[in-house]
Amino acid sequence: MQTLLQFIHSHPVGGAFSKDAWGNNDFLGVTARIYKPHSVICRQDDNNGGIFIVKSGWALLYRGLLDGERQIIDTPLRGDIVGFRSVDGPRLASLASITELAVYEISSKKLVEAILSEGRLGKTIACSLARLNAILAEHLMNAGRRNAMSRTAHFLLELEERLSIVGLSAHGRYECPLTQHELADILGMTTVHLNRTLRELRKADLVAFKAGHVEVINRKKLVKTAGFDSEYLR
Amino acid sequence: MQTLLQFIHSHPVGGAFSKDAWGNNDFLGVTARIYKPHSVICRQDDNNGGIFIVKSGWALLYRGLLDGERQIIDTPLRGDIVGFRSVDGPRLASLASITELAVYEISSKKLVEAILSEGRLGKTIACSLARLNAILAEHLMNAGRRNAMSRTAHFLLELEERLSIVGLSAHGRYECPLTQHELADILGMTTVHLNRTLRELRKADLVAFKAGHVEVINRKKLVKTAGFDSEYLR
DNA sequence: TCTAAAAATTAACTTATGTTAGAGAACGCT
DNA sequence: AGCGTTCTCTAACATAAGTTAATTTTTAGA
Repeated sequence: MQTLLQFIHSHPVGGAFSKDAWGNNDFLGVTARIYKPHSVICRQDDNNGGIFIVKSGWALLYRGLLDGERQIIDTPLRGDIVGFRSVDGPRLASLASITELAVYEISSKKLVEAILSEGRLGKTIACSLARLNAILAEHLMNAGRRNAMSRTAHFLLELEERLSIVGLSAHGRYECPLTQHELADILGMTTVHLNRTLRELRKADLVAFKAGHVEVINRKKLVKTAGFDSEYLR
Repeated sequence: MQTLLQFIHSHPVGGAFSKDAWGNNDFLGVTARIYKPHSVICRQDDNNGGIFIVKSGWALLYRGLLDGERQIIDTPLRGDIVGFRSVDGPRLASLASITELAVYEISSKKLVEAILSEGRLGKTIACSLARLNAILAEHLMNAGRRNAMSRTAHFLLELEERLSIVGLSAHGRYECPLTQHELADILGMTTVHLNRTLRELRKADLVAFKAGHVEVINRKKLVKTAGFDSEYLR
């Protein structure tokens, strides 16, 4: 079983962790826990503090509205930190697996103690949160100021970049297990409209999203319609 | 002139800082700088690293699109941290003052050094970023899954709560120097539609936004149409 | 106090996206 | 291999929000 420390040391994890970020102590001896596809790892409003670091697999972080709709906040990937809050209190979002998912789980209390005693850890967490901030800000741009076509194009390019940072994408191709319904919940639109939009993107020879597989066809045109600049993912 | 340390010690600053968060060293001896209303404090794509902490006044943090549109990412208020990035690189957003604005400015390099040597600072920054994360996630919900009416209602309630945390709102009333155009850029809609929406909110006796002044009229109904729960602002 | 500029407001019209409903395709289970 | 479920895809129609354009009100500066 690989420990958290070993994991951290063997991955650049989303650009946030560097090899020596966790100091010399084998961090809390935490080992990864495995979840089956489509299981709920934690629920919005639950009171069991603790953060997660994704080791492998795809997950969805989402918030539900009263009327049953939901907005997917993020798709945490290998190395991403989930669930850190500034205060004790109920969880703000739910986390569910899509594929089989391996996550390290750490209690808030232990994490905060570790941050207080080890400056490098605080820096690491802060950097990881700053990057998540940038991603959320970009999603906000997407939802607020881009139409369905560029919004979809933008997110598919973001996924490609994020996956390629952790070695899961190359040559404009990657596996993406999201359903169209889930993708629509990420992009803040209806399934029907997303389907229309994907069709247009395909017809225009920009990207194809078929059977869990994404292929960038004309990157230059795609980047242009998306208004995409990967700087925010560094 | 009040130093940063004195400021930190005298405010609960957005819920993120506690009185002893910065240790005993008078933090870098930084003093606040004052900007006139409607000045640009820093520009997207600029390469002058450094973070800002708002001391007083209203500001806008925004990102521009190629076509000249912009999305306002956040309205940093007293105590909020702006501009922290996980890596060196160009700024992702611009910061502009609305009112006269006082901000503490700290270079990234010095801040990182301080985080590394002082665990409490790392925790403080991480908590502040976690809170900003929660705010951005909620704005994403707004843009993606709420209609104009509840979106507007939600943001006006958020402002009230954030202002009241730093002592700038009470009894459902607060001063808000945002123009309708700026508010529209926050909410990801057009000025015209925002104006329509504000009229409806007024007609329905929920909130009034007139002449830089917001007044909550029927909180219960307003909270309900907004689907508002202040937990994320703690 | 006057004047020019900026902000708020409204109406008429257009369009992107949502809604409803259904058929075909793929998938997972026994 | 069969069968039910979950996806994908499409069309016809409805509506919330965008666009354009003009008027009134407020604000800031000379």
